Amino acid sequence: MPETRDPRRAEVTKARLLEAAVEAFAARGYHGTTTRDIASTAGMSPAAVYVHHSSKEELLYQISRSGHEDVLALLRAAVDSSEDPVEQLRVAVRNFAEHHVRAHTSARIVNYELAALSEPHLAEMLRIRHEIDVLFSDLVERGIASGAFVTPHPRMAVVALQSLGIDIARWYREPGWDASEIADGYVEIALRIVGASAA
Amino acid sequence: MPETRDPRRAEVTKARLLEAAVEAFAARGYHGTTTRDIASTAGMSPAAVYVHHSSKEELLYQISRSGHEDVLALLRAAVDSSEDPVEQLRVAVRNFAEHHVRAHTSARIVNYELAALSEPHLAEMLRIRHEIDVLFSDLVERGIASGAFVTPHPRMAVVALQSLGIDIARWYREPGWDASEIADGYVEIALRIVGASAA
DNA sequence: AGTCAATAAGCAAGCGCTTAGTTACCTGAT
DNA sequence: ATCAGGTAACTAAGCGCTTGCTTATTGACT
Repeated sequence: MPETRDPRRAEVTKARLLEAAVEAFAARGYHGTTTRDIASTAGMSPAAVYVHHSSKEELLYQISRSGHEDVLALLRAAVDSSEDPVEQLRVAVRNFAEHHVRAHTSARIVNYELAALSEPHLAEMLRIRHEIDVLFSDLVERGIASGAFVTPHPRMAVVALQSLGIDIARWYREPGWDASEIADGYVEIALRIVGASAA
Repeated sequence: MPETRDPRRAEVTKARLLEAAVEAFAARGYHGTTTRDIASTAGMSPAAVYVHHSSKEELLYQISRSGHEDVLALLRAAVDSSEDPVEQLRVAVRNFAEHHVRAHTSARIVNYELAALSEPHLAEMLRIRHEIDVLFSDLVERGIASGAFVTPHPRMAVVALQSLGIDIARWYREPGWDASEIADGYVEIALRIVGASAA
């Protein structure tokens, strides 16, 4: 028996509400956003939110989770793209920076609304963030071991690399630099930070 | 006519409430904090807040304003400390980083709660932020003009220098690195970013 | 006839802030 | 020393409104 009705309609509306939540949370913060804001941004009544999502926090969790998983995936792809730590760093920083430009609204929620998550959801996000940190850390360590990177304080370099990408979500606003232009500049800066021999 | 009573008592209580607001806003955000939170953190009744401060937004404004002014002052001091752009950058980045470690709670409010300010107060903060940006920008330009700095994209270097300092407010938590240890590392990284001849 | 997206109406709780009053202390006349 | 009178810090109670979310119902489609 085939599915009745248009099975896509509910999913499309659900996604539209999620998108409205991203926009609202990014602009006014989780606690500064009301469920009525989200509903009206999506062009629906306040109760419509609860037809498709179980709570306001659940919306935040969905946004946070997929945002964190996207970042982890794009960094894993970078490490898998080459055997050379220099090339791995290039791709990692490029992907990381480009993502924080293109998805700067959801990235703002991912990085600045952690405190609004429920305890179990927060714990899950912190686990992913730890994986991201280890990935950057191992990458830098491999570069140092191979002699490609030279830096007096690797741990601080790792923090700096992440800071540069994450902070894009804070300062970037629509009409300005192009994403790949920023990413190019950040690759150059990253190589300098880790003391890569040739830039 | 000499002043009656202890004139310091009211000021001390006012400051205590402000400090409670800093703690609460930094932990839960402006919109996530209630005036009752602030009052109870300061060990007072909800109404006490309004004896000393005119509104919740006024508290945010005070915190934001003095935080912004502190940063501007410490950067001006850095520029005035020497004629040499390299030394100016060293001191500027050191002061900037150290400030964001030591005052990381108020710095979190300064950098991540701008959207919660009223329009006129926001405009005032954006003016100070522009001055800070120009100060970093001019410093890097002088270094390039003197041949001390070499970087393909000065504007991006300026953004990166500010990002590194500001993002400390996001990731730093009490027991960890020492403020001057972080500052040392960040001076080294900053010199690499601008391509200072000797590090 | 049955299913489900969507809404109108509204509830209990919590919000920023106010009002009316209490308490503690200082002043100056006795 | 005492004490009325005045002032200012502080609070108890609560007002009007908004919040996240629920309930009962409608209406469109199969």
